[in-house]
Amino acid sequence: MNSDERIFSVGEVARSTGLTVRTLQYYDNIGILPTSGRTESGRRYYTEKDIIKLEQIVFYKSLGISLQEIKEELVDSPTPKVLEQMLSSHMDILLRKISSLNLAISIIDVSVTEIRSGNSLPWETLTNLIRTMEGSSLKDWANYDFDSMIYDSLKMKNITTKGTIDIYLSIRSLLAEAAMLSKIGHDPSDTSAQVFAKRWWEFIMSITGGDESVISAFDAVNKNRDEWPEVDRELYRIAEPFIEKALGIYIMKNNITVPASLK
Amino acid sequence: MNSDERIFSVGEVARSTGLTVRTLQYYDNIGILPTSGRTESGRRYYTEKDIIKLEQIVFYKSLGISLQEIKEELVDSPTPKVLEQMLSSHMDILLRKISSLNLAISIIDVSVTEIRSGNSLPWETLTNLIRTMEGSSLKDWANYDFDSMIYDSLKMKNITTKGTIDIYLSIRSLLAEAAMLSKIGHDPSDTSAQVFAKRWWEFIMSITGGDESVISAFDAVNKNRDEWPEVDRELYRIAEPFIEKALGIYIMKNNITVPASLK
DNA sequence: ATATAACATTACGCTACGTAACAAGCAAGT
DNA sequence: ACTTGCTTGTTACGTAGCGTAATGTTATAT
Repeated sequence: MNSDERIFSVGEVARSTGLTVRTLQYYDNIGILPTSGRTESGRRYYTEKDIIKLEQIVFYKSLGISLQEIKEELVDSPTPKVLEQMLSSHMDILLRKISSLNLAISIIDVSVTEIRSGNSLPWETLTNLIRTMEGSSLKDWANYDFDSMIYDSLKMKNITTKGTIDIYLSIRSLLAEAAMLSKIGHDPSDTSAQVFAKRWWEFIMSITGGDESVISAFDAVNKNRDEWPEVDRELYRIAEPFIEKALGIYIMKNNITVPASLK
Repeated sequence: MNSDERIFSVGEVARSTGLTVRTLQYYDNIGILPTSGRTESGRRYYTEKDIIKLEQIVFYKSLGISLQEIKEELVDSPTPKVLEQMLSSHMDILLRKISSLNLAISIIDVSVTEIRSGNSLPWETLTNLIRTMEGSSLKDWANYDFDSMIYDSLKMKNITTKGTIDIYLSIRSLLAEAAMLSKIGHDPSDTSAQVFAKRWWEFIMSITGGDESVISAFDAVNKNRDEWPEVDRELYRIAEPFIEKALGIYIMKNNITVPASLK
């Protein structure tokens, strides 16, 4: 029909998408977005179709999907099923990254506190703890029937995947912190431990809403850690005695009325 | 004294630290951990001191600090002040990464829901939204006096840095989700929007504890977004009308008793 | 003495481009 | 016609943190 279709230079495409010229050249080189052709003098030009394809590439890339995967699976209009599967499995990767980052932040948080208190950092202990936790299989957790186990009893259905995962990440982050404090040699009654206990308590309250039956249901799930990922069990094993003591002291000190279901 | 100090081969060091031989060779090459010497045949060997140094390197690296920075600032016993400063500033970087990841996860969450509903993805809209948000300056936020602004009124002092940031990240994540739903063309009354409204409401409740005076204080801060980072204001501007409508419907449908301070 | 296993060494490759260094096109001035 | 100067495009090399492959060395078994 219209052989006088508009064509665009690399520069134009770059400006309209916010990418650099070099990036487009690279995309051409690796074949993820070949140009529609070259001018006599050897310069690239693109068509509208190319730009649409590019928009999609940029979208996928902004989610952190590698160019290779985009090229192999996503670049020429995948089926909804494939697309969904790709996105879901990529989400697992992102979740695991977030988990690592959370862990690192917790460690820094604890470390900075230690330094400010004039203590030196127990590298070896910390390093070992990190190694213990790094292997965690978050994927298991994404598939784990968290909803039915806790939320059934919490009567708080209709939660999104992200909501579920957020809770798990929070628990894990707090467990890690407790494990660190314990391993580093903190006493459950000292300031750091009490600040932690406060956060733990508030987290439990925010999830359970303070409802007694809900707390006991949550507690039951907690006890049932056999079904949790291996690494987390290990983490829990290290952290639990410390949490119990610190929380006991916190509750006493602050005259908090504790539901009967929590011994 | 003891010139017969024990020495270790690369292999031994590798096994004891969990690193690979290649990694140690690399560390030698870039000068972050030079060997104590070589045998006649040119093989590396290490001393106890080297291993201690290595432990520290591994610790810093597990936090995501680059080898170069470790080499320049941290590898030969930094002062506590320098160490603290390095860790703190690195935390900012990690927080920004988490923020990006959270955003990506929210987008995938929304995208997968769209796909499952049989809709196609509006790349351009999503891409623009991502670009709008990517520039956000989380660092500003870490320094922002969130504590005094909200927590003073919430009478919930003693919160850690991580606790503060977590709240900000949650807000930002929820705002992003609302903005997306809105931009994609969802109606505040449809299922996706209502699931969102539920989460928003529960988040507000979990922070404020449902206390009326606290909610109004929180609300006041929210209104005062002039002082928030620019990108977040933009985000809020897009999301607010949608949230207001969706929340109104949610509250009506579920017969929730709303504190008077929330109109 | 020699075959083999175990261990160590350097060289090249990877991801997604940024940063030169150089070439080509286009308008205005001479 | 030719130069000057600016914009735009091109390829080549470098980056981080190692993994992998190809090759060389030491210890042990025969």
